[in-house]
Amino acid sequence: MSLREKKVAKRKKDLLMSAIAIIGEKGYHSTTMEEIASKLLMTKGSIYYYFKDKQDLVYQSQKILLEQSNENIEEVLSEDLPYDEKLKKVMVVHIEYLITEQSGFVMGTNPEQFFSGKQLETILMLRDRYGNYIKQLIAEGVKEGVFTEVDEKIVRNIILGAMNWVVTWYSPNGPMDKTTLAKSISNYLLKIVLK
Amino acid sequence: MSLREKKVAKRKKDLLMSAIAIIGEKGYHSTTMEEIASKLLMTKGSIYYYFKDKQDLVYQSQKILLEQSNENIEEVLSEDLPYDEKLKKVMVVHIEYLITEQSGFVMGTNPEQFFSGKQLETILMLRDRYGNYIKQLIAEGVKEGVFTEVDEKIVRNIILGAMNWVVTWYSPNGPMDKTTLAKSISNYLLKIVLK
Amino acid sequence: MSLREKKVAKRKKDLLMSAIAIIGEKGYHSTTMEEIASKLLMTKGSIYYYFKDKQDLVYQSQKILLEQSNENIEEVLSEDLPYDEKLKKVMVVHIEYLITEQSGFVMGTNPEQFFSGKQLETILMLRDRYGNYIKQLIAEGVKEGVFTEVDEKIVRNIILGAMNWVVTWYSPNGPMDKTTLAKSISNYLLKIVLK
Amino acid sequence: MSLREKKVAKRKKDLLMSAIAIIGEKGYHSTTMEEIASKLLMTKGSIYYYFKDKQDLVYQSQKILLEQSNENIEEVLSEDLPYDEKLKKVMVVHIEYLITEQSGFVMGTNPEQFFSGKQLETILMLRDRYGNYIKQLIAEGVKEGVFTEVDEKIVRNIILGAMNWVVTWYSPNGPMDKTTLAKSISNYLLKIVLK
DNA sequence: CATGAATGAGAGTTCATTCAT
DNA sequence: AATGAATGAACTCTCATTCAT
Repeated sequence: MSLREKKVAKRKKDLLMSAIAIIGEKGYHSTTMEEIASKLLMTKGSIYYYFKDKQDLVYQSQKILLEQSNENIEEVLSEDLPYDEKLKKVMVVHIEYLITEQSGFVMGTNPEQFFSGKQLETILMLRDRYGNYIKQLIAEGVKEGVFTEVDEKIVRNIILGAMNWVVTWYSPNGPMDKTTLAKSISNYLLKIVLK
Repeated sequence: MSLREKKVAKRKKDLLMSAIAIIGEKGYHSTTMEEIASKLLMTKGSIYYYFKDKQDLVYQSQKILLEQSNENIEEVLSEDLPYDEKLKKVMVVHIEYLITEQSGFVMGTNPEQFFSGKQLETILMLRDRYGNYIKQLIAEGVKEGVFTEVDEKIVRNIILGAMNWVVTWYSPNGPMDKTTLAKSISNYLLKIVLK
Repeated sequence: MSLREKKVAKRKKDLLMSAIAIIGEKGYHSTTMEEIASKLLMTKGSIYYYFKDKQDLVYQSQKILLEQSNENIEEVLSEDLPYDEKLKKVMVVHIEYLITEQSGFVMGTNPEQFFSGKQLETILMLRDRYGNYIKQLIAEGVKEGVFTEVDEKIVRNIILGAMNWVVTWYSPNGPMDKTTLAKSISNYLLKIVLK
Repeated sequence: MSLREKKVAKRKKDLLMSAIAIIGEKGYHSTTMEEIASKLLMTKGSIYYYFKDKQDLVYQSQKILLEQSNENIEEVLSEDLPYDEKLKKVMVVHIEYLITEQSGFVMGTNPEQFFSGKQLETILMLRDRYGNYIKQLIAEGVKEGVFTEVDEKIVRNIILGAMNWVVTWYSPNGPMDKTTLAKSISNYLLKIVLK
């Protein structure tokens, strides 16, 4: 990748991050192109050099988040850990990532409200992939006798809900730092599946 | 209340319900006054006879939801039940109400995005009241030895998150009816606090 | 048609006429919604109460012109006149209408530049219908021995071109009024087909 | 002219031709600098090295067309031919040039829509010059008794209109090649002035 | 010379809001 | 009480234009 291309990639990434942050805070419709741009000292017109339109920018920003989430979980899954510890680590990583990126957008709403067609498909696919990883992990833990018998889908959704909800109530000024909090939450959730 | 006043009150309620339904489906900004009105065969201009502006309409619609939720929980709390069963019933009622009203809006996002000033205060107050009921219930259950020692705030938030998340994945076409589902979820969540 | 509907129809017609006039003068792209509206002391936003978008407004304005042209020619064709006089009258009416409405837009450009899909189809159909009337008239005149043998298509296009071109050079300040001019042009063009 | 200057002149010519072609097809406003440039594998920024702005580029492109047209007609006029054949040749050359360059742009619309000031003056001057050549030719033909008595201005405009209109209906896939067509049209038009 | 990147003015469009009827 | 019609502010998007490299 040439220097130029790197610069473009960097700028794109910057814009995506800017979009993620502001959309996470204000929501899709309240976020204007102006705001996204001005955070980087650009003007709104410039965004269109990098992205086709607002849809495209937002879509890509959400895609990145989901892709990163999938990478995160894949790494944890590949580690050699007992099922209970693995599930716990999955949760901790998820919560920490969520808090770090304030990425409560797609995670926390119907993507159907914002995307359609090919874009929606991709988003849903990435979401499903992520969900399946957790479901599988639970199912295996059950099969191996580490976890108790549960409906994997429902428990997966309970866990996802509890974790994603964190962005609505976490405050950096609270008594716990994000890692401690993430561990605490994970411990409680683990009780659902432990024998 | 005169007949005329009753009619006005009825119309208001209709509009609030219409707003709740559409906003629950499409989100605040994607919902237009036109849509809210046309569901009742009115024109958008008429709404302004009943409500000051969109803000006001939405605010009141969300207030109703939260007030009803508080009434729901207060009724359950007043019943004479053991702590575990009481908490379970609280959850079941919450989930059923959520699904019935599709009221995932305020429940599922930062009210700060949409309200401010006095309105925000009221919404937050109602939310807090609801949250406190659950926190108290947990705390008492712990004190009485029915529940195990837990951080009531965190567990409360876990429970709320898991429950509120339901609206994003519940499908009426799924294998479980909403009551069965609500019971199932509640059972799993109960494990967090049970000894 | 109720009074209300009449008013709406009137307003629509006004907007179409405004659009025709300005587009005839400045062209499609240089004509702004603002200009079209302000000619009627409205604001551009109001246009969208009557028309879906600019495309729609322009399309309908051009459709009206072509439909009126077709009605004009149909009326002349239905009259009981010898072929040469009939063709002459067709031309006179065409030229006068053109000058009156300054309607050189669709008449004078590729509709493909501005319309597509169903709209383009309709425009082309109306254009073709008009062209066919003239072609038929020539063909019949030839068959009846009033006109000399000619390629009807080419002659039709020559006649249409000469007539439509008028809008680019006619000046109301010239020595001839529009009727005299129209008659003069028609006489010259008639020589192409006369024996 | 140095090599460098020659290169610049060549590049300029290329850009003008590119502009003529695309504008002929899509119209002034729908043609972007990007398109004009990309046809020559350049980027739009480069255009500004050769032309002051879009106006300038378009103006020069239209000027070239008109100048070439004038040269064309001057050459024909200088030939030693009878008036009828001369007029016919003028028409054939005009039509062929039009079709070859698809140059229906300025020829086919009010230059007032696009130019003003000095530029407009020049364009109009070139147009007038061209028109005058034809008017003169007709007038002389009349005086010499080859043509019948006609209003030279009106007939000139009829002829120009019929010819310029060709670009809107000529199709390379039609039954006639462009020379045959040009001759045919010219023959018909000649009938207007012949005795 | 050429380009990549940025700019900003201006266009079309949406929609909450108003108000005479 | 309701509505039709109009408004205007805000937003997305386009594109001619500029300029450092």
